[in-house]
Order: sequence, then structure tokens, then C-alpha cells
Amino acid sequence: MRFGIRHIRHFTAVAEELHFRRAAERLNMAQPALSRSIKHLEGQIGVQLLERTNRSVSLTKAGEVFLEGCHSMLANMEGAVTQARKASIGEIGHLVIGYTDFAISGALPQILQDFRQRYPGITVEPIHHVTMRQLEGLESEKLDFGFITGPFDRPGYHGVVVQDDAYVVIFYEGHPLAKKKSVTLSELADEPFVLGSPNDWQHFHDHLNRHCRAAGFVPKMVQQAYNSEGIFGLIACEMGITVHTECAYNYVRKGLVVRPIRGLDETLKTMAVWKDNERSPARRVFADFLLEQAGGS
Amino acid sequence: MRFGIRHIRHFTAVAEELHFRRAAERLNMAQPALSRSIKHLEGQIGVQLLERTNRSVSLTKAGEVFLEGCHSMLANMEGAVTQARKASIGEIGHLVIGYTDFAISGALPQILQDFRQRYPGITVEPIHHVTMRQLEGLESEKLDFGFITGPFDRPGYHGVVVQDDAYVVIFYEGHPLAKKKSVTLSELADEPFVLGSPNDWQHFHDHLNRHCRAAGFVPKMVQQAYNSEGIFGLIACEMGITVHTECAYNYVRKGLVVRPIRGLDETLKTMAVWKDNERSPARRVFADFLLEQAGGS
DNA sequence: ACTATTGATACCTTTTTGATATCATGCGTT
DNA sequence: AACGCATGATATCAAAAAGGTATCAATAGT
Repeated sequence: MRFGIRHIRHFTAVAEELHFRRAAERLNMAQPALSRSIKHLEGQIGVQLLERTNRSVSLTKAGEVFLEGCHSMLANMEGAVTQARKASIGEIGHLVIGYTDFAISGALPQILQDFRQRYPGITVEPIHHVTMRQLEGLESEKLDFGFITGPFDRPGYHGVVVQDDAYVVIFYEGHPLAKKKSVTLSELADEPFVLGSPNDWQHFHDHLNRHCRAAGFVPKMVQQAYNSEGIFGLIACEMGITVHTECAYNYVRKGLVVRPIRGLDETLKTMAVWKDNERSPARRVFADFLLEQAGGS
Repeated sequence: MRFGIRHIRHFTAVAEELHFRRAAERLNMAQPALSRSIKHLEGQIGVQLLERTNRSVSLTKAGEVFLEGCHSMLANMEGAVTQARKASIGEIGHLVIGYTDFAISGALPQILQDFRQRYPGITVEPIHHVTMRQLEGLESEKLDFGFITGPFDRPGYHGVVVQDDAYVVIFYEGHPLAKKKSVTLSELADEPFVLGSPNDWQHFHDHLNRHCRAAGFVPKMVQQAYNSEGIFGLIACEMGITVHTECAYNYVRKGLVVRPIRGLDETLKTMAVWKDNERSPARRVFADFLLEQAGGS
């Protein structure tokens, strides 16, 4: 079966015009070459596709069948080329994106929504992981992007802050301090804390411990949970209080009270981070999108 | 986009081997030619498909996407060629087949069933028409085959008898003659007849009238119907009797009695007829099948 | 630094494709 | 019946595409 796309184009033209000369004109070539081309094609597939009398041309049954095949083949080819071109400029692709509790409670949903609207050809696959696991995923190329708890700066990586949340305290209703409009960290020195498990929330623990140490105490953890929902649940049971970030305003359950922390200027930064990779145009597109969002706002 | 199937084959080989020399071996060609071929392809679609370091080859995202396209394209092409070949030898196709009441009550169902089992690639589309309409359909190529009431012999046409049915009389239960094991035509001379409408049943009428005339009478038609079912229904209402063929044994309703006609050696022949047509391999296949069936039995 | 491996390049040959001129056939017209 | 016109086929030559051989350049492993 030695024939090319050229032959297929020729055949479809003749099959559609049912006229060699007109078909040849349409193909910008001379009629004899076309005759030979068709004959070659027929020879290669071993089937007569056209019935020629000296006055007219008509398709054989096999020709009809083959014509259909030709059409889908040509469409298929155009499609493959178009898709490949789109893939090369990052108009289609797939991104695996890690996120933390803070990211999904904050800026990430809006970012992904905007991005998907602007680049509908790029599918995103968000996966929940704590910061450390995300960094491993990025290193091993299992993740394209991480939305992690900052700060973060590592050679070969890029990052942009997408969230810059002030810390807040979360009380159950009826807690004595809940009556105040705001509290200071040192007021919490003797409170029992409900916190994320140290393994999974390592970054947050580090930040919290640092701030508390600055305020002159070490937080007493009385309960731990595996995610924000769990923490809020335990607080609702009045087992303790916690420090979280202002993104909690969006998600905290009934029966809980959120209060700003007076005198703590530190914030918890959530960053989008990624490794450059020439092989993934979609990744560059998303990176550019993130930088543009950060620069624009 | 000037590239051929050749290029696609080359690319898939390299993409699968991720190695130019091995791919070239697989394609039975030299490595430099392959390198150039791929480069040409990339140039034509304007996208880099392969990432080459001097030590290894890998697919770009665009390459991955295009590879998928190549696979379906190749499959598509193989399929088109195979289908065309099958169509040319009549292994796939479509046949429009006319039939009369006598044919569908007799041999046709078994014939079609056997044929479809043997040539599953050929679809059949049976259409009910009286003999005259079928002959028109054959002439205008709207029908591939007719199953008509014979005899029939016309230049350019072929035919084979598929059914050779003796005539029978159909009485309602309680009719005086129904008590006899058999009757002669002349015994029916004064009976009221229920018959198919002359327009639609022209052939049958001609035969019946001829036989009755030979027996010395003209049948008195008191009711007409448009098909066998209708005739049988009217007889069940005791509006008259009819002459039909022995295929009625298969279908006649309760309350009716079928009796052979003594002394009438004539039969009603149902024939499959068709025009030769070089352009329809499926038609020749079915014709051969019919002739084989007729010859074998 | 040396070797082996890998893809790229240069140069030539073969194959494929196309253009021009011309032929053969059959239909419609005179 | 003869002629002309339209149509596809054939012959021949030229150009383009594709392939082969020899060789180069880069690099990983020793």
C-alpha cells in the first residue's frame, strides 16, 4: 500500500467532481497527472474505484466506500495537525495542581475558574496535598503547580504569592474572649489549642510557634485534627480554640466566632510555585496567567 | 501541509522507538533519511514534535498529541482500504429487495435468513410491493431484486423460481364444501369470491381467471381486500371463499379451512428476478447465492 | 582524554510526481 | 455518414521528493 495523502486528495477531488479535468483544475494540476495518480492508487489498493467510460466517470461501490474513508481520513489528519499545533502553544493540555487547605479556602477556586474560562482546552486536575508533599511532587514532576504555604524560594523554581492572609483566632460561642472585638496573641497564652496534626501542618505550626514565642508563650495543643474542617468541629465541641487565617471567614461553621489578632502584623502567605519545563507549554501558559494575575491586581 | 502517509509512518516509528536508528531499521531504511523525513514533517506542520539531545529522543507535548492522531489516522486508512476491498468483492453492501405477499408467506424469510448468516456484511432492506411496482423498481434501479409472481422473462433480466405453490381453496368453517377432502375448480363456479383488489393483484387475477375459464366459469368477486390478511378476514366473516396458494397453510387464521384443488396441475410460481449490474458486487453475490440455492435443492 | 553512541549534514542516486503534447473514443450535429 | 467537440488515456521529458552512503558533531561513560 504505497500511496500518499496526495493520492487521497486527488481521489476525493475526482470523486466529488466526477470529472477529471475539473478535478485537476481544482487541484491546480494537469489532467494527465491526475489520471495517472488515480490509476496508481487503484493499483495499490487493488480495487477499481472509478468506472470510466470515455464520456463520464462514476464511482464504483468500492469507490463510494473508500470515499467515505478518505473524508474521515482527511478530517482526521487536519484534526491531528490542529491539535498538535494547539498543544505546542499550550492551548490544549493538562495540569496537575496541588493545593493546601488554605489555598482551597482562599484564592484557588477563583483562579482556576478564571483560568479554565480563558483556556478551555487545558484541563486541570487539582489534588489536595500538604506543602511538603507538593514540593516532592513538583520535584518528581508529578505536579505541575503547587499552591503551598510560603515562604518559598528555591533555585530552579518560580513562585508568586496568591494569598496573603492575616491570622485570626477562632472561638466557640460563649468563650469569654469571644466577646471582645479583637484579641492579642498573649491573651491566648493559657488557652487550650486545637491544631492540625504536626506532620501534615508542619509549615503552619512553624509559623504559629514562632509568633507565639515572640508573644512569650508556647501554645498548649490539647487536640489535633487532619484538616480545617476537623479543627472547626472540635472547637464547636468547646474543646479549645485555634489560630487560623482570615480565609476561615469564608468557611467557618455556625457556633464559631472569628476574631482578628491585634498587634500581629505577620501574615500567612500562600504561594503558587512551579519548576520551569520547556516540554510543557500548558505549564508556561498557566505560569504566565498567574504572573499576569499577580501583576494586574 | 505537504506531507504523506510515509511521513506519518516514519514519525510513529520514531515516536514508539524513541530512537532513530532502531526506528529506521524497523522501517527498512537508513537513519539519515529518517532524520530528514521527520524534520520535513515538523517543518510542514510548523511544530516541533520531538525533543532531541545528542543522546536521546523524547516526545514533546505536541508530539504526544500528534502521535495519537497518527495512530487513528493509520487505523482509519487501513480500515478504508479494507472496507473498499470488501465492497469490491461484495462482502459488504446493501440490497433493496421487493417482495409480494406470496413471497413473504413462503420462501423469502428463510432465504434472507440464510443469506444474512452467510454474508453478514451485506445489509438487506426488504420492501413490500406488488409485482408491477417491483418491475418498475428494478428498471429504475431502485430495487436490486424483486420477488414477484411469475412467470417472467425479459431481456437483460435474470430470474430463478424460488417457490412453486399449488393452488388451494379457502373456506370458512361450516361451508358445505369444506367437508370434502378436496374440491375441483368447477365446484366453485357459483361461489362468491373474496379476492385481492385487481390493481394490486393483477398477476394473480390473470392466473385465476385463466384457470376458471378453463373450468368453464368466471369467478364472481363479491368483496376485495388489499392483502392476504384482509382476504382471510373477510372469509372468516363468511362473506365468501377464495383461491390462494399452499403457502396459506403457514398463515391462515383460525376458523378457516384450506383444501387442495383436485385436477388443477397448474402452480403459482414466485420468482426472484434481477438486472445484471457490474457496479454492484453485492447484487452479484446475492444472485449467485440464489442460483446456488435453486441448483442445490 | 578516549571511545562508543546518537542524531545531523553533505552529496549523490532512485523514485515519484507533474507538465506538455498527442491520441482514442464516443456522442451530438449536420 | 462525416465532422467536431469533449473526455480520459498515453508517451515523454523535467522537476521534486525520498532514499542511500559516507561522514561529522556532540556527549555520556570509561
